[in-house]
Amino acid sequence: MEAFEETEVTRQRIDSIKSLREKGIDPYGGRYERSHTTARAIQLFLDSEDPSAEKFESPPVRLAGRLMGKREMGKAIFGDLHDLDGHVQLYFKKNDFTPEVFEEIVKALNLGDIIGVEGPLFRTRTGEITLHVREVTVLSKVINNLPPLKETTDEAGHIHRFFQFADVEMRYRQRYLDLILNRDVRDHFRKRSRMVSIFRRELDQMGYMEVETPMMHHIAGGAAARPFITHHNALDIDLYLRIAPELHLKRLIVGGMEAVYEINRNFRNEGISIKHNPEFTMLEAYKAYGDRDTVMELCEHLVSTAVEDMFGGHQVAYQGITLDFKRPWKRISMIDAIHEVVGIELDLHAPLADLLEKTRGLGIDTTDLTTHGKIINAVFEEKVEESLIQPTFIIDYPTEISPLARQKKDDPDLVERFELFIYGRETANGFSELNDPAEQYRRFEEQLAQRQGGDQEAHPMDLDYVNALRCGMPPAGGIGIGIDRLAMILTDSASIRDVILFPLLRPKE
RNA sequence: GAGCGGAUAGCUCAAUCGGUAGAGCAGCGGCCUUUUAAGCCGUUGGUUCUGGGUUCGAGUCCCAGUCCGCUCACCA
Repeated sequence: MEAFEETEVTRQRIDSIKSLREKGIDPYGGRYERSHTTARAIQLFLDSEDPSAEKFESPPVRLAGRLMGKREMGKAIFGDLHDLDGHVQLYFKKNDFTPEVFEEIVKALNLGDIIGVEGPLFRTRTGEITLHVREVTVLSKVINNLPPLKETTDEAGHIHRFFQFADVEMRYRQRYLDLILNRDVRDHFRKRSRMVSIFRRELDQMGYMEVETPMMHHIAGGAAARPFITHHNALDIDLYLRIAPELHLKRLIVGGMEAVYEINRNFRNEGISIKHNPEFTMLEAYKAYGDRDTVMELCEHLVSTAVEDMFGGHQVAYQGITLDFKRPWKRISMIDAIHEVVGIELDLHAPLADLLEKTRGLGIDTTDLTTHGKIINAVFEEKVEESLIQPTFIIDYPTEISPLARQKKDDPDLVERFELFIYGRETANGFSELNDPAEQYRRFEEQLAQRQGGDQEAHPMDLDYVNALRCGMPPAGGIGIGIDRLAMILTDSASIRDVILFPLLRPKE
């Protein structure tokens, strides 16, 4: 049986909880009706305050939250009550309570306790709006000794912390503590949620229908990545956690659902880094009768609307750089971007040897690169990507690295595809969907050959998907937007772990 | 997967050349009825990440391992 190792402090707390119970006080109180949040209570006070009055008091309010500061002054005690929106100072006066309540409840309050308080708001001598507590209800006593929260906010609104809960590992493992103690963390996740709800709102308004497709796949397709494998006992079959919802969403397009989207998790069995978590969230959207440009505009619309709604403008500060989302964003082909940044002109149709000759001296390992498309893509990824700081659409990708995309009419070696880069990171990807079943079958066969040649991430054959195309899929545009990556930008987070509530970590011990 | 760095009290961190593990905050007790990083007095709290080794003596030096961070690789 696993158990907690109690410290002196936790033992004391457990004992005091027991003695509260013995006195008929529930240390884990139930439902508590609040009249306001702390922020709204303060606003109410400011709205109704009569500055000419000698001593102004608001009508009583009922608030609930976590006690994060306690300053004992003998027969008076000050505290800080924190809730989701903000915090307010509490003032307890000994005379306001029976001696028992003051000793056993008020004085016995620990940092981190969750309480309900009722009373009028007033201003202290130093001008701070403060709740004069007339009634206190214990809602949850803490056992653990929470790290101290000591901070001030200056006039510009900057938080100055004197002690912090900063251990990165502990912050991720015990995110609840991180959320309690680091208010900006809570704010990040609120922003992320806001961004997602703006996307939903816009897509819904445009007539897209939100759907949910399987997370467990028989064939891990729709992207180039290694999957996680799991097992279903009753059917006794291995299944893959999906690496992308793409092929299922397009089956829905075949089925006549003309505009669909899904916001959900993908799982890729790859490395973990500042930009990668094994499970990450993707928005994918498909529009029948559209094409690459339809979804490129959708992408631009969604992201710039989120930026404008959240920041009131089109500029976002990210890691000390100003990102400008004013539309339209730059659009440039992959070949032209390489020319612009690296200064060499690559020709997709030149003999392979010529292409290799031109890329010599760039410091790119070309030993495993067997096709024009892979070479050009490697040059782009290694030499161009990191320079794409401002939002930029790269268009016209080599067909060889885009097995699900429709070829350009005037050049079958290129597809109608775009990727969005922000701060040198791929943030979205979209294309005109390939709806020719024979061509799709040929592409899968090509991928299969690459897989047999050792490319573990080459796309597997999916005959059922080809069969869907044989039933007729309208031309369509499809897009995937990396929600976590975008959330990083909009919250000025350096690491993807700062926008994922519970990032994957190795288990302790 | 590779390289570099880190792990000491509940939290943030010290600890000289290898010589008795400390401070602030939190906790506990006391004083203080408008404080606010409250203050003052007193006090509890340690498997120094784990396991070996060197040494009279290891938080410190050596070896192995665990976990985290950063960089690289793979990828979005």
